[in-house]
Amino acid sequence: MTDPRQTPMAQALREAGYKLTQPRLAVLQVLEENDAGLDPEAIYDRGKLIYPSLGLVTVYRTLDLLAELGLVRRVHSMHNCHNYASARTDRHYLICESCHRVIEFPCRGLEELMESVRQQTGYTINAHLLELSGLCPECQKRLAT
Amino acid sequence: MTDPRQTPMAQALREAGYKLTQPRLAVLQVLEENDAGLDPEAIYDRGKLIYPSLGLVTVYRTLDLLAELGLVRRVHSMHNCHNYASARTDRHYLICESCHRVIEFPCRGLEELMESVRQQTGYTINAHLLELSGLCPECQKRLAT
DNA sequence: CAACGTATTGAAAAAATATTTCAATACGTT
DNA sequence: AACGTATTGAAATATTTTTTCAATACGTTG
Repeated sequence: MTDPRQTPMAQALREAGYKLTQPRLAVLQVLEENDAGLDPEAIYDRGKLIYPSLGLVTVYRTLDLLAELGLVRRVHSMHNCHNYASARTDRHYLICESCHRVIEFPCRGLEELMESVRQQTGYTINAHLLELSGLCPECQKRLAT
Repeated sequence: MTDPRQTPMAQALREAGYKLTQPRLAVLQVLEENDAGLDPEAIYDRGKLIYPSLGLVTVYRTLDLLAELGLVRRVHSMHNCHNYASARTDRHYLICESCHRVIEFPCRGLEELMESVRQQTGYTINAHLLELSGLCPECQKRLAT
């Protein structure tokens, strides 16, 4: 029951000088209620339940805006690369190959690896995306029968 | 100067029961000559230099086919998620945020991390995609001026 | 090595996805 | 409460991908 205008994403938008319009708040709410795995069309459908006159164009525009501010990020997978999730700089996803559910997991232990890549290639490294895919426990059971 | 019909990808296609047609061989050759980072349109353009009557549809179809056989895989990045590269199961990409060049790097040290995720989530893990982004040495220089 | 049956092809059409344009509207400031 | 401007949705446009289908090339068989 938190005020939609007080969420971190809403705050960040306001601080960046953008208006907190109803369409934008609807998109934000959808993103917050569904941590990962919605594509623009799905966000649009759910957003319309919150703000019925929402337009698909605005969903695209809002996602672009949020992506530019680093608040949202695409979740990629073999099957789909148009899903968005509320995002920090670095992301770690675990994707079920059967039901395509996406969850996040804590990620530790990449620092060393990145340091060695840095040394070997001369690249600076600003962000990373680690995506693991396999089967979730439910699908393992379901497919075991 | 290797026989295009003897490359590992061509062999795998043949073994899976598919015909080694000229259009397919052209697509394979393009993929082999450009290790990462071409989208279907770019593959089409280059493929036509090899086999001029190549159709874009065939590029899509061949990529689907190769992806299904696990021979090719999309390279995802913040800006683009339609690039294909010849692929093993596990991939590690390093992407320059400025020139969008994609290189691969050897990846060691993920095993531990994956084992801990496996234990914490109950997921099985079959594949991984690790994408690092930053600036390549050239762009670092260029932007430093 | 010629002829055959079928998988594969390219072009065109259709579908899906994304972007641009623009007049009308809602935001937040004053 | 009224104003100026950023933002909106609809329509038009552009881009990307998939489907359909008759024509063709593959690789097998005789």
